[in-house]
Amino acid sequence: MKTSNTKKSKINSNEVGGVAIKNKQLRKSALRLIDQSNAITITEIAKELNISVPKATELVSSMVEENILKDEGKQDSTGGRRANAFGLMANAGYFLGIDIKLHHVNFGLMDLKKGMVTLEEKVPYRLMNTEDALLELFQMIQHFLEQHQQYKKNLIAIGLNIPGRINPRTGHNYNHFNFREEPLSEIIYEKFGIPTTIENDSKAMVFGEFFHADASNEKNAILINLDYGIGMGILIDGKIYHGKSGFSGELGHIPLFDNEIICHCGKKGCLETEASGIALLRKFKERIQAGSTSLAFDGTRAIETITLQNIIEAAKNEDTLCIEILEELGEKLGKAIAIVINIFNPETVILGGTLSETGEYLRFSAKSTLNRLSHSIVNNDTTLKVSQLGEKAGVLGACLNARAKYLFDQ
Amino acid sequence: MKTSNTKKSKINSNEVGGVAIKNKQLRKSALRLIDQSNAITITEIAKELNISVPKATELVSSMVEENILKDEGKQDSTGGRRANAFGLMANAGYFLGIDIKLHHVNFGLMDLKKGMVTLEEKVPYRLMNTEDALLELFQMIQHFLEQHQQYKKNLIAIGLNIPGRINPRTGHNYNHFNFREEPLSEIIYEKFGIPTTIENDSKAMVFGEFFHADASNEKNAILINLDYGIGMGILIDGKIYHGKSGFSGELGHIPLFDNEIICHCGKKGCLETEASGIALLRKFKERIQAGSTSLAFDGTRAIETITLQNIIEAAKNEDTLCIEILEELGEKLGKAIAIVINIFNPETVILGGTLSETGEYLRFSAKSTLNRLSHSIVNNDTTLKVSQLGEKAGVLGACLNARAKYLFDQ
DNA sequence: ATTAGTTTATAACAAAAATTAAAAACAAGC
DNA sequence: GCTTGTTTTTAATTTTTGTTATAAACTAAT
Repeated sequence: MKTSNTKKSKINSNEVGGVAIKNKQLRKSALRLIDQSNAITITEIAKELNISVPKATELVSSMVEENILKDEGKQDSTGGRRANAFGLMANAGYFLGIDIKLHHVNFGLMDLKKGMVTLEEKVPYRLMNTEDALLELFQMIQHFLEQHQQYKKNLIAIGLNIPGRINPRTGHNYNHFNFREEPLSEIIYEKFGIPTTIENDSKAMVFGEFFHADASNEKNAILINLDYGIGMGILIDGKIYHGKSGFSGELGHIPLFDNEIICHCGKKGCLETEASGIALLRKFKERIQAGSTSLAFDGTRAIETITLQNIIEAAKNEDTLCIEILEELGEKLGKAIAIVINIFNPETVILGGTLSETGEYLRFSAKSTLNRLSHSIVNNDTTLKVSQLGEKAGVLGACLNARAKYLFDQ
Repeated sequence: MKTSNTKKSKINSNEVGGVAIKNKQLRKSALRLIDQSNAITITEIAKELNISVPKATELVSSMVEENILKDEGKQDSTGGRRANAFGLMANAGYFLGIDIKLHHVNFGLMDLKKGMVTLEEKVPYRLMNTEDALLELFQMIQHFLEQHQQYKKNLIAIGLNIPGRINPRTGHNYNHFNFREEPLSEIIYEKFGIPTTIENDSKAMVFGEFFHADASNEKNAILINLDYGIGMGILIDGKIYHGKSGFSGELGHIPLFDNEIICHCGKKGCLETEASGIALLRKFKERIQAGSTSLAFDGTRAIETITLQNIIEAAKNEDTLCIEILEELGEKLGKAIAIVINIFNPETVILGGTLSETGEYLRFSAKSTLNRLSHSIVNNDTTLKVSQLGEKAGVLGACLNARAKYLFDQ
């Protein structure tokens, strides 16, 4: 009689009790600490988390038993007995990142230690707001999961990037797959049984760029996503900034020019009308029609079929016309970056997205505009970089997003 | 022997022990909760803070004994026994806010419940980067403190606003009073023995606007400080955003116009060259010289002596010229606001500072530009308001800043 | 090599907090 | 007005955590 009572209360306390909640939070805090420092001692955890050493010991021991943590052996001595350091167990869990672009999808599988297990890039797909497109996406995910069955039972979460406005808190997205009542994250969870978090593509990219392997400690940073459109991901205090309803970072549609070009948003003078991939294609056509020549256009096919990728390739092969129009684009972009820097005073601005593959052409011209338009003391405080990850930033961001939400978030 | 040992350990644990630290943190968290909800029950505190009811009871009781909290009596019943509600004790502590402008200083004294005890506005002062100006400031503070002796022993902290770049973490400021080694906050602390925190004036204003009496719950908001220059205070997640080095919010110097007017920052085309108080004065002169007439200029004195305040007063008296140039300013400002909204997607943008005293003239013209330049879905998501506090926002922000830092911050 | 000084890890104990139980305060229905 | 169902408050008990003491591991100096 007594034992059954005790048992019942124990089960209860394990499930909903106040201490259980606190222990879960402590565990997540500890994991975050361990993640930041690669390997950490029990004493350090105790100090950092304001808990006693025995408590920290218990915390670590239980996670070692569950194969979440790993004893990494003795640390260098600081004068006395050498401490045992503990680090994350890479194979304790995996995260699936799905990066949906307009014409393809990137898949990635990340382990607990941020190592990429697989990266499947540019799987053809056409993003449309239809039930069929959603079903096709399901099939692609299913296929990926089947190909990586050995990781499936340790798959902790899915992170999904999708262009357009999203609300990561509720899991709703508003520009695609919004025909069902349920939020997309819920639909995927029900379909595959794996907790899912969604994020806007540019916003995920900023996460990918700043929290990958080298673990740069930047807290306030900006990523400008240069593709057919222009997006911006804002990192503030190490977190993605969403704004009131997920509309933040609409850099492509700031009114910056006095032109008569109508943007696809319906307004005139948007940054996108002068500095986006679409604008680049338009300018390319104009220059070709005015008599210029380019590696990207040999005259054998219709000029309308030229893609952004064609121009990027040509620029990489030092095609004069493509470099010229890219530099023009960089100049216009520089003005927008000057504004962004004056407003945010970020540590870093990264030029990312497809167009950033052209490397330094963009950065140089943007930087020179920046120097002209912005006070040097503000300007020099921020470093302007070109993305090293390129297209990969999106998938990495998706993985890291899922990882952060289901590993550390309280 | 044993007793002395016990005593020693008790003293130690009260001073530096781990539990003591946790209790301090809990107390601050509780205070933050109580502040947010005006009055709160022990059960609510326990639930919110994830602590047990007896622990919450102990916490509250000790603060009631110390006269920090006050039993506000029974709450309405929720079906059972009525709970006792506890609220802050207004006279438990006071905060001095000092808002330094270029030509005057505003002083304010706030109690624990955010009530203003005194407000001394526009005390003449000339801000300069000299030892003499600093000594004069000391004298003014001394004088204010002497006039409010009855509050002095309960004075918890000083909040000080000063134009220019500051680093509130270290207490350093870079544009004024930077001739001594120590940070300004430290200098004031040593002089008056009261902990001091400093903040940039526009950044403090955003705090004043959004956390005053009505306790609006906005977390992402923008204040545009319209004076001779243009500043911007950014509130993100309820906290003032500073950027990497305190340069954030330099809205006045974003390159937005293709004019040839050289800004005092040395660059051309800054927003300040077209939409600031300085620009307003310039335009006024131009219009007068072109033959316009105005209430603000009766011709008996030199046009150079006209101040911003003169123009504001004339506009309030429905002077056509002043209203016209204000509306022109609003249009230019609208473009900047469109950019800010597209980037931040804030809940609210407030037009504040001296120029906002002209009321709706600015807002209407800014709003119409906004509608023209910005996508309605993004645009309508944000409300554009004119400050109700006006000049007072600065002092209130200074008080609230000190209050937040020394009452709630961990 | 031994010893003193440091630091980490574990064990024993004390303190603190959570849980459970019981009592008190209240509303509403009969 | 009494009873029943709720909710808060206080008290008693148990669990958890922190503190202190001790042991173990290591460095460096004698």
